[in-house]
Amino acid sequence: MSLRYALLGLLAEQPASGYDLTQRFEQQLATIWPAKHPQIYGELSRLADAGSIEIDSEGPRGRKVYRITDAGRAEMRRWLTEEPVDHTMRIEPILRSLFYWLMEPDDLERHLEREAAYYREQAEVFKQVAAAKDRGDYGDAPHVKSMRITVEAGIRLYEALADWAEWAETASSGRSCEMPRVDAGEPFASRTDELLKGFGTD
Amino acid sequence: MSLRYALLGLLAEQPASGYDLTQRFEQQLATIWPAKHPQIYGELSRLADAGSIEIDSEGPRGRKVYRITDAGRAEMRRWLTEEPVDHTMRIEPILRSLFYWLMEPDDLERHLEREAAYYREQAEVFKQVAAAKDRGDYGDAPHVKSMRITVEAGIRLYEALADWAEWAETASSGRSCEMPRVDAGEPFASRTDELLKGFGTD
DNA sequence: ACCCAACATGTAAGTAGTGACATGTCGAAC
DNA sequence: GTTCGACATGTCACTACTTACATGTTGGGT
Repeated sequence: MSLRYALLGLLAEQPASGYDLTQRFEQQLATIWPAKHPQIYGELSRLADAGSIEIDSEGPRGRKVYRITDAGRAEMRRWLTEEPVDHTMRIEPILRSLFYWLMEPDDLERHLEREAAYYREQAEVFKQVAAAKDRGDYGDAPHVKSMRITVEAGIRLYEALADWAEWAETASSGRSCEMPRVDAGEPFASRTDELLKGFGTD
Repeated sequence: MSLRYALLGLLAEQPASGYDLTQRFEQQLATIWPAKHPQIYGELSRLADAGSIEIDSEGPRGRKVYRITDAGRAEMRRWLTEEPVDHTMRIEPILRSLFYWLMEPDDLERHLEREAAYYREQAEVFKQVAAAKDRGDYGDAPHVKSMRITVEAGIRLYEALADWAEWAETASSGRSCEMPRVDAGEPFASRTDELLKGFGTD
């Protein structure tokens, strides 16, 4: 469902063709919300059927440029303000970490080094973009400001993952496994306790 | 595909039924890798067909306890060491941030407050679990150490998102939009430049 | 004796997303 | 004038995942 609104949102910036949008997903959104052309073209057809977007113009090679309609803009705003946020997160490398105990120490160390390097590089890419935006390279249109916020999320997320992978390296290498103590602070009531139960081994 | 290995990994710890595994996914893994019972039962059947797991014992109400086989353990190790990590990340709230410029300032502020609160609470839950593990509540079996690493990822990730949401609040509220400058450091070569291109507005 | 919540396993229909295939066009370089 | 890479749109089959439906058991409380 989210892709539908991603397309609607991008078309709220400016008209674009399926090809244009595919490029943008490949180049800018690959790490945020990957999408390939078959899904994009399909979703565009459905958005057009629903009247949320319409053909703006047609070009060579069957190129079809879409633009958002008033109904589409309204639908987008409805989604943003009324539709509950989906906090689902599936990060395979984190799932993998549950099973680190099954790996040979050498394999694990190699794995964690690569992971840290990957995350660090991604963070660096986002930082470069942020710096460019802060320099004003992209102007100060409203959607550029929003993108600056999105990019900040990328920086912080990948930085956090890189730090985590590096921490895990030292945490795993010392076989006497000295974990830095976490300060638990005030124990929580109700909700947290509920979420907590069953977090044991069995 | 990942669920398959998640189940295999959990069964490497100890035998369990589909029901047991469903409980564990609901209670411990809901935020890491959500999975519902229909998918779990289906995957277990396929794992059994493939010989990666086998029936350990049967209980009342048709309960079937599975255990991992040697072939299954080998397959799990192969996945961990040889299969390339899938870094795909789809975080809807971050996608949404691209379109913050379409929201009314009041709606946006409410949204960001809720997001920050949600992430902060999740981080707190993970911290509680980490503290319990550090106290030694769950023993020091190898898989408990791994889980401690996984939990650390949860803490850092949700903490980062909470900080981000709070930062975004102040960044959006000041309508003169004073973004903290990002220090770009040394500009990158090749790979980063490639990833960077097209990160503009159009 | 009965009821009900928790236990326990499944099927079926549908959505979201991927990878491979298919097709054709235009512009620029050689 | 031809070749080739980028442009441009689509279908099809498949995997992953979700929601709703379906069914039956067992143990504990009243």
